[in-house]
Amino acid sequence: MIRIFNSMTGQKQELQPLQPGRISMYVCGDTVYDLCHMGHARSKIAFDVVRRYLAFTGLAVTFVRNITDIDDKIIRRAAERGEPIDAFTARYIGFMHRDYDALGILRPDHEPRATGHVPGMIDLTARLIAKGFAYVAAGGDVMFAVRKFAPYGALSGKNLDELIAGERVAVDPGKRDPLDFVLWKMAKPGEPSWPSPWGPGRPGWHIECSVMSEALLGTCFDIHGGGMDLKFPHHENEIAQSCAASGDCFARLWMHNGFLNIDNEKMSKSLGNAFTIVDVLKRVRHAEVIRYFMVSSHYRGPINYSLDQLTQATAALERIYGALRDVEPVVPAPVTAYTQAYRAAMDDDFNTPEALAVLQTMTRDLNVAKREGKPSHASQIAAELRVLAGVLGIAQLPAEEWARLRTPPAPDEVGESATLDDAAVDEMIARRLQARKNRDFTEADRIRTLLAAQGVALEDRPDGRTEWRRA
RNA sequence: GGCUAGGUGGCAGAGUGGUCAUGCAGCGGCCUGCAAAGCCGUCUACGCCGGUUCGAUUCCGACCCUAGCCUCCA
Repeated sequence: MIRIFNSMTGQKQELQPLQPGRISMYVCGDTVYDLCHMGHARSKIAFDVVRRYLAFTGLAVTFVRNITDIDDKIIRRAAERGEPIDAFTARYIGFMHRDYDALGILRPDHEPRATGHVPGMIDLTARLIAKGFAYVAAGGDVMFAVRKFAPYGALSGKNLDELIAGERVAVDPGKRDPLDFVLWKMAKPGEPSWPSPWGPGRPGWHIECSVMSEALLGTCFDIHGGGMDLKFPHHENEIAQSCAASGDCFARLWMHNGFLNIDNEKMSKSLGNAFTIVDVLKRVRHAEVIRYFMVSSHYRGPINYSLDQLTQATAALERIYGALRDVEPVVPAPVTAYTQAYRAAMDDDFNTPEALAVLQTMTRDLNVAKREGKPSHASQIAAELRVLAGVLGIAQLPAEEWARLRTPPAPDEVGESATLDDAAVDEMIARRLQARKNRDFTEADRIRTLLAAQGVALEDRPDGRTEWRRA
């Protein structure tokens, strides 16, 4: 039984699929006008883990994540660069795919773009007007009349009268109520537009998700996810649009991931403290380090980004890979009490830190099995460990490959010392082995010290071999 | 100001009404030519004040502090 915290009710509830054995989920994607940063990565990884875990338990998951490829910022940026909008967005979509692929985030089953669903948005807007939930404002924009939709505010726990709009931003004079939001925007001269019954224009942001989710998943689906900041007003507005138009339930369960902070402040482009994914990938040994870091705290809580955190994640992964070395996993992987414990953790609202604790217990048991000379037992644990870690997207590399990866220098380190290539390391180890055979420990230690200075750590095994890894 | 999350040991981070989180770091031991890795053991906790209770970090209340949202935002 999988229990998930539902932001709508503020409580954990059992996941009961609309259709037995199938889960449909929609996650809000990005507006493509810049490189994705670590905050985006956190959200994407959080829901990637949800998706993978649900699939792991045997559910057939349909995963939709949209792309917003038309909005004010996109128009402005493209204009600044003198680039056609579709070429501009195509470029950033390419960067997005590159970065998310690097992080092992599975591609969605459907990745609709806003510009591909404009007729649906016009249609939904027309339906809302027909039903009396929307109106054409004085300036020509089509607005949603929030007061007409009684449950408005249910998700964010806000009371309409408490929401004093205009306190922080000037109210559009065309609105009948300050809280009303735009469904369809009149085009300004020079802006891209689509023809509509209300004149040339483009869709408002919120209507995009209502339309794309309905087009691909219907008027009622299992899970809707996104970052906490989307709860209000974006998700609230989606609910208003979709439920008002269809009368159906829209999303049955709302999930919101917590923020990635830096110095205990939200990481965001507007605050200017954002680290892009490409930036951070250059600083870690492997993308798995970022994933380990992300899943080491619960998806709903805040997580503070720092290099020290990445170092700790590296060390923790290192421990798992160390255990995985010199072990051939059995096929197929067994399913034992470890999997049970792991599932108990994940079933409880995707408690990845506790799941990691299970993985670390397996790591210790694996080390013990190796130490006690029980290779077949070790192989079994290793196989199961690989499978369970795979759901989190970690520990999937061959252990040897991990050991040989270079850790990039810290940004505050000046210059980069030349590092030996693998062949050179092997050569020096051969010389050291010879020295040890001759019991010339002075020479052996000299070589070891030399290698250590190059960031190469040696491990002499009981059987006489010497393994090495980059620290 | 309103709404919503939080405040756990050197760091990160789960969880629970009374026996263990887990990882990193530290300390002691084993192993090793010496190391490293690993194993065994071990020390620092639950914001503050009350209350309920035989017993609270865990439940209740007040308080303090932090973050997020209320404007585009994962």
